[in-house]
Amino acid sequence: MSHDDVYPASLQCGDCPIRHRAVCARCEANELDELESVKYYRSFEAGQTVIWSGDKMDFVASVVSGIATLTQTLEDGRTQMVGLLLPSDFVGRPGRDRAAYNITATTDILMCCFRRKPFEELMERTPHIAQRLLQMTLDELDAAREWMLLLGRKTAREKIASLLSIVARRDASIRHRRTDNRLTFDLPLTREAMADYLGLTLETVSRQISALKRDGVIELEGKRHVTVPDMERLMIEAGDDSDGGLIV
Amino acid sequence: MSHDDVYPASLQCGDCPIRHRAVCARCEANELDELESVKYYRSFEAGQTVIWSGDKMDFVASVVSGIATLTQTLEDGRTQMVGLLLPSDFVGRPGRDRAAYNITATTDILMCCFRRKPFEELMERTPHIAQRLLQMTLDELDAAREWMLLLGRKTAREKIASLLSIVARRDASIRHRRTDNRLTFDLPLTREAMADYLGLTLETVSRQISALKRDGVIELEGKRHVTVPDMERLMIEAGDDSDGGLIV
DNA sequence: CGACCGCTTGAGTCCCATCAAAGACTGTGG
DNA sequence: CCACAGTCTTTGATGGGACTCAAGCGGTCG
Repeated sequence: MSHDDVYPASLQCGDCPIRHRAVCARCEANELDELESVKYYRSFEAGQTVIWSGDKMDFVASVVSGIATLTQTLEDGRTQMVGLLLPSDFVGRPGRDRAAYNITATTDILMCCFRRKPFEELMERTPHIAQRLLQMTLDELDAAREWMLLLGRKTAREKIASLLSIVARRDASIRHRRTDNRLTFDLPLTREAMADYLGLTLETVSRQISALKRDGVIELEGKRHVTVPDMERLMIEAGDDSDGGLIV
Repeated sequence: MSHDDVYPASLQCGDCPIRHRAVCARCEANELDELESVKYYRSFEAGQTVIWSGDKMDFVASVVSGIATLTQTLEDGRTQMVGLLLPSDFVGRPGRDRAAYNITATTDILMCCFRRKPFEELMERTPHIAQRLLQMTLDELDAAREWMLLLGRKTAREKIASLLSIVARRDASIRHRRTDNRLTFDLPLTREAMADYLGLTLETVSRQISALKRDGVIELEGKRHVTVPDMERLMIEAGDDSDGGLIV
């Protein structure tokens, strides 16, 4: 166990990189002050477990930087990822004192934590927080439902293509590199994590990636660096609605 | 097309069967009055489509009675159910003017509709509504994630057992018939709807139900009337965490 | 009665999981 | 420097679980 205690000396909410996307997005100056008084930072290294399902959890948090995963498991070890936590995503549930899922850091991550009780009280008094949280939860619900369609009805090849196109689009929307329809990005996940996300085995993931490469749908440089020569082609492989889903 | 216009003469919120569970659960008398002024009822017959994905939707609603389904489809017709709407469940999304899913009435249903714009304005002013909606949305998100585990990792037999145990428990919690661990209920879904829910084909659903019957896990009377002689046994077949999920 | 719908059951096929082995890369220690 | 272990990944061989295609049953409705 090395240091999961590299807390930033102090980060002002005003300077926070997720200030305008996280649960605090709508807060005004005085509301931020209140949040600031109950917040603290925690960081975790890639591979570390943030919390185990069922564990006591007396904080809620925002992911400031890095990537984490939300997973559920069956007794015999079968694992399904049920969410991917990206910067600005919210962790935990007000009113619930135990974690419902395993949270694992995929990369090094920094989280902005709020003690749960004070946060809940603050939420009662501050509609801006509840409103934003509602929005974010509705978005997550939509994402979960899109994923249900993928898990229930798509083939392995379509699943891989879907994941790649989602990562590609997210990446393109962050760095505004809209060079034609050619896109390049890094996969933030191992083959195993992809398998857990897609409801496949890692062997099948590997095979289907190889197949997409062989068929010219994607190009690979190393294991993780992907370029998509023709985004439209990839979308077709994903089997989604034609146009390409405007929803983030 | 027969009459989908059997509106109840008038139903006072105070007498509403879902008064204390729906989105209005936390509202006080004066808030109810406001809701009452923008509400109207619509009913649909079993089998009717309430709305198509992508259609304009200028209302949100609560299911008062009956059952409806939320489904998503791929271009080639593959269908996945992404939600089951039971009495008190909320339909639509504030701030979104088009339906994201197909909604179909499984039984005759009655919906309490609110014009969207006034509802949104009311929500801004009425934290009680937003708070309740947040709770309900978080519950739905949990349900969706549990379903992701089922879709991604469970076998056909486990999927069927899971569905049966969910319906059984819900039914038992409504009518307080806790006779030992023997339970009896009706399936509200056709084999095809079950298949769409579980990410299976209707043939596989039928075969697995037959198998569970043959193995004595369930007993069948007709096609829809199920009795579970030993609830614990069913839970084991479902592959879930041992104890049996206290979460409603 | 015949048509239709929901459901069951059978036969054959295929996609993906499983089991197994080996390649690519990294870091560690002799 | 290289040997070695460990992790991540690829690829092959095999089998099985669920899908597909197809036929038939029982009930309801026109």
